[in-house]
Amino acid sequence: MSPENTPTGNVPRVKSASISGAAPQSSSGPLKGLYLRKQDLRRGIELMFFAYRDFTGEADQMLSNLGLGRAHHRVIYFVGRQPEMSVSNLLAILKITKQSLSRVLSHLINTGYIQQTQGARDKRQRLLSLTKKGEALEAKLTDLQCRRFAAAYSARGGAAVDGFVKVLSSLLDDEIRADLRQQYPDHID
Amino acid sequence: MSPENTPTGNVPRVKSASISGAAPQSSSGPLKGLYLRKQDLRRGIELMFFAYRDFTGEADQMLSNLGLGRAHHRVIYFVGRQPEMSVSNLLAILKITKQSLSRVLSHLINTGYIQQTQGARDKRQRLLSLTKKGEALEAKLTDLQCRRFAAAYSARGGAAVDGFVKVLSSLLDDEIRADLRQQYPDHID
DNA sequence: TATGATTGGTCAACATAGCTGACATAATTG
DNA sequence: CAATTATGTCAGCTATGTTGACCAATCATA
Repeated sequence: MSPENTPTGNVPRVKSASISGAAPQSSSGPLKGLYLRKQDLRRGIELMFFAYRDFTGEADQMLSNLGLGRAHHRVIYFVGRQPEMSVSNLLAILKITKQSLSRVLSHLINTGYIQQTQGARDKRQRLLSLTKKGEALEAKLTDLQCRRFAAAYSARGGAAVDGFVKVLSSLLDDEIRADLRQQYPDHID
Repeated sequence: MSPENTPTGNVPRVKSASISGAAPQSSSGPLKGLYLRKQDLRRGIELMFFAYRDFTGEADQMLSNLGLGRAHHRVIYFVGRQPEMSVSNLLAILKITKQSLSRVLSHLINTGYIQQTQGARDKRQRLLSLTKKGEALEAKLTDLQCRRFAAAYSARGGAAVDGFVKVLSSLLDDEIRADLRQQYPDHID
């Protein structure tokens, strides 16, 4: 409401219909950083906030119908992505304490979404996998989110997807970026 | 760890060094959807998770040193973006209950980050603005996040930024997208 | 002007999902 | 055998969301 008072920052308030750095770029000025104006950076911040909320919203709804939350979703997602995952590996990905994980993981095991098997090489490990029930839920949740991404990707095309992935990668902490590059070489860059 | 077992899904596991739809695209096949493979969509899901966490991480740290949390940050950010914001407008942006907002907002007022003034046109409204103290904190927090975005944008260039913004916009719920387009015409598309 | 809607606030209770600290058991490793 | 590692557990705290009920001031209108 009230689009009249939107003080978007520092920069001389030209009409600015087109913003992207890929735009015309006709004459002079510091064109190299045309997408680095305060308002452009704030746009990034805001889009991340809103997009993340919407991106998780549908899945959150489905989960709450099952008495589960977003924390359960994360566990189901990453265990589904890499079956036989160890607890410590999962902790390293989620970056939460084992006490926090324990609560959701125990619940997922008790309700039959996840099963544990003892590690073969190292018998201390409890390797995690989805049960049939867990796989079914993971598929439903991931499909929901994939559909959203597929729609966005289709609407904007491969070049946009490429930029999206590049910028998101560069927003990561360096260590996380290195970890991801290590674990999933196709993922980054 | 163990990059050997990463079952990334459905699709024939070609070596797949380059992924983006902007890639060569030489001969036949359904090239239009080269960026729509299950693994590409999952990459989007995962990048959103990790990038959002890292994007908020630094600010969270600074906030916790002040006894504040991410909820306080959101209030400070959006009030800073649009001073004289009404409570109901803020509630519409944040999409939380007024009881939830009340807790953090009261705290921010009591600790001198935010001030309220009675609406001129409508005396029921309590228009919110940052105090000097609030402005200082908002600047520090926003600078932190802007620096991250500036680094990512610079590293990847204007075309990537353009794609990033486009895809994020398309990830939004339709209503949110319409709202943003209404409030901040320069923001979307 | 009286009535009903809107704006904002408050109290109470609850749920989820993080956290710290302390401690325990079993298996591996040196 | 001793130290380390992987995992689990108990207990309690915090932040941030939720519902439901209720209230006061103000505005808009029949």
